[in-house]
Formats: sequence, structure tokens, C-alpha cells
Amino acid sequence: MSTPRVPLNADPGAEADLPELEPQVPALPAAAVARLTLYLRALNAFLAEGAERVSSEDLAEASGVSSSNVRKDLSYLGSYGTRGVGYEVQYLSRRIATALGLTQDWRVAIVGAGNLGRALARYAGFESRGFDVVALLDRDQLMIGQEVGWLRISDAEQLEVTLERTKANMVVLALPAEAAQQVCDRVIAAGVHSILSFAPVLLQVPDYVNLRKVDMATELQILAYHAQRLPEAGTASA
Amino acid sequence: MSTPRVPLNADPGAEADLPELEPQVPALPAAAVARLTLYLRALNAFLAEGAERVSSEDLAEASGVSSSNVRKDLSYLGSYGTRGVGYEVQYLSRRIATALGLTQDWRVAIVGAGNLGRALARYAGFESRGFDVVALLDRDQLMIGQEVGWLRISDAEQLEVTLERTKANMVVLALPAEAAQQVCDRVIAAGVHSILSFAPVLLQVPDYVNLRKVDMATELQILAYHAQRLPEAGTASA
DNA sequence: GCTTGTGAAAGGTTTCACAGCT
DNA sequence: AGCTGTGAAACCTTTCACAAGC
Repeated sequence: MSTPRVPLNADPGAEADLPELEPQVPALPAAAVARLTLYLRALNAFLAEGAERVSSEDLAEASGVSSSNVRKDLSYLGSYGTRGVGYEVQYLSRRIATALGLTQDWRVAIVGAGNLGRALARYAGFESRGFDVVALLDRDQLMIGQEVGWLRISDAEQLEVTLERTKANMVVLALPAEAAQQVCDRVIAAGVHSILSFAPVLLQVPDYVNLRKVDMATELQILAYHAQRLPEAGTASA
Repeated sequence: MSTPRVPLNADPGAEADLPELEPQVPALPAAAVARLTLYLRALNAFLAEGAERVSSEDLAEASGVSSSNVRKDLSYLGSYGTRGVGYEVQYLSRRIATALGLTQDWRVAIVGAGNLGRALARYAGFESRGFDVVALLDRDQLMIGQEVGWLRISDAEQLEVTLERTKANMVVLALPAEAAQQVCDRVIAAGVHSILSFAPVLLQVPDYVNLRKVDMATELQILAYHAQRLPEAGTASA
């Protein structure tokens, strides 16, 4: 046996087989979680086009995943397709959103109002996918008070106060490497345990904290590795 | 047997066992490539501190990886450590840089001079890790000619000309989803086959193209999934 | 007939544990 | 004595292929 157990039947009234205290929905495989976000994106595009049903093959094509992988991933959520027919777009979209926890509202504070922090604060893609950017903070006195998009930059010295006032439950760190650990510690102490860091440095966090990292130079380095292995073409020259 | 074969002995004169035409260094496991970038970062920090040697345990701690994983990854590059002692920092750093293809110069053109494109163009982390940002392009007539950092925004209509003039060999797409595929096709046709996309859309590319994707909303969605599973704390409240 | 859902196989990754070298 | 390098085991992920159901 490899992956989780019970294909969670969402029936809310199902009898508890074992008297465990947490109803404890089985965890989805990490790789599946990442792909579910892709399916969601694709489904919303299908929805916008007015499609009512999609096959695993359609979804596969629209998200760059194999169709058997799609089916396997969706099976972790339960059996919501119809054999011979496919999946109902709207219903599946909602199912996935629920499984990913996107039904509650997520309030994001961005710490660091440099180039990247400002860009993120103005990025429409967050709002459109259910994430409210509720604060943008910086330490620099010259920046505090400036307006960026809908937001006014607030004082990072007052981090805790701002997090509490805005009821932020996620934080994005858009800081230089040197400042990141310190701010990270304060964020955690303030009770926010979901953090997305763009700082190119290893952050030390307790294991109850959810930390994800995006490092753009790393991405280029990985590209460089692959580019270097295929000697073909390379530089522009149609 | 799972992972690659021969632990490439970099001895440049080793006899060719089989008369294959490409010397064909065996591919590194994808997961190892990603971690090698972390080791490189850590090694450069050690170097800056004046450390001359590190153990796999030191490197592990500094990059957030297990020490056996570090050793396994490094063994793909050959045996460059000394038993009982550790690895020489400078030497290992160079070895990894070579393996990743970071010894040649990488010239990056950024297409899209919106918030994100501008932020990336000014991001010092690229230059400091060996990537030269050589162009920033946009379609918007009002932006063309503006200065951003060291660069002047050039006309995306002239994409091919600019890629050739600047000898770009990588492209970063910082565009809205709608424009991404079209620009991507032109980039590939112009001979640049390494692309990092920030556009939240699936790009269709031939398989000789190296494409990596970063989607920030996806990252938040994955965080949301994990956050939702651990009911503890959540909102700020020290 | 067509498409889902899923065991089983194949493939990739990480950890273990220890032999081998300094 | 200490730390690397590495087979073997454990684990995780993807693909295969087909039975089940519309």
C-alpha cells in the first residue's frame, strides 16, 4: 500500500468506524495537492467557456498532466465522475476548492515593500483566486505611509499590531535574506503559521509551521542545468 | 537500479568504454539538481565566513536537507570529499557550479514590464548568482523607452531583434496569461529554448524546450491546503 | 462504446546502515 | 575515531491496463 487510505466519502453523516476523536480526513499526497491547483485553474477556464462536463482527458490536456494521473488524483477526493461521461465542471471545481481549503477566506500580509513586495501587492492574480492582500509592511521610514495599489504601507516595527488588526492568516516574506529569519520568527510568534518566503535563505521554523519557498535564482539555475545538457541552438538566431 | 549510472569521474582523459559519439555525462536526478542549487548557496555562505571545509552534516543543516541526502547528491558528481574529514568548500562550490552549467554566461531577457517584470529586472539576486539581465521588453507604447534599473524598456514587437542583439539565451515571461502563449511561441522560434514563466497558464511547448513555471497563487493555495488541515492557531493572536 | 476508478507494476526518491578510507 | 560513499530497504509517485458502470 502506498498512498493514503479511505477515499473520503464526504457524506457528513457516515458512522465513525473507529472512535478516534479527530474525524481526520486522510492527507492527500503532496504531489496531488500541487496538481489539484492546476485542475482548479483549468476547470475555471472551462467554466468560463461554458463547458458543463469534462473528461479526464480534457483536464489532462488543459493542465499538462497525464489523464491517468488526473483520474488518480481526483479519486483521492472520492468518486465524483460518471463513467462513460466525465466530470461535471462546476461541481468538481467546488469539490477541489473545498479539499484545498479555499472556502474560508485567506488574508495575506506582505512584509517587505521593495520591488517584489510592491509587485505582489498589486498582483491581481491573488485576489482573483481568493487571497485578500490585507497589509503591506516595511521598515523603511521613507516608505511607510506610501500608497501601493489599494494599500498603505505600514510600519514593520508594528508587525504584530498590524497582523492582529488585519486578521492576517498568511504572510508573504519579500525581504532581503538578512532580515528574513528575524521577521519570520516574529510572524510565527504572532500566531501566523503559513508563510511563503521569497528570501533566498534557509528559514528555520518549528514543524507546526507551513513554510513554502520560491527562489527565482534557483529556478534559473535549474534551467541552466538543463539548457547546458542539450547543446542545441541556445542563443537567439532564428 | 533506480538512479543514473556511472559516478562521473571528471578525469578528462578517461578512455571511452563504448564508442558512443556524445561523451554523455549521465543525467542527475531532477530532485538532486534542485538541491544542488541549495548547496551552492550554502557553500558560498560558508566561503564568505571563511570556512575551508564542511561535513555533509554542516551542509545538511545549512540547506535544510538530510545529511545522507547531501552525501548521495554529491556522490552523483563523483567522490570529492575526504573520508573522516569532509569537503573542501571552494572546490566543491566550483564543482557544483560546473555541474549546473553556471560557468557559461547566461543572458536573460524579461518580457513584460508590468509590476513583476520591473521587480525582476531590478532584482539584484539574479546578477549576484551569475545571470545577466540584458533586456526588458513590453508592448505598451507608454512604457517603451522608460528606464528601469540599468535597462531601457524595449519594444516587444521587436522581440526577435532584441533577443538577437542582446544574445539572450534565457527568457523570463512576466506577462498576463492571455499574452503568454503567443510570446512564448515567438521566443522559441527565435531560438531561445530556456524559459521561466510567471504566467498563470499552461504553456504548450515542444519537448526540446526547457520550461519552468512559477505561479504564486498556486503556492498560496498549497499553503492553504496545509493550513486548513492543522486547525491550530491560524489568525494572529500572540 | 466510452470514460471512470483502481489494483498492480514500474519508476523515482529518500533513508538506513555500514563498509571503506583517512 | 570520524566522515564519506553506497548498496539495499523503504517510501512515494506515476503509469499501465482493465474491470466496472453509465
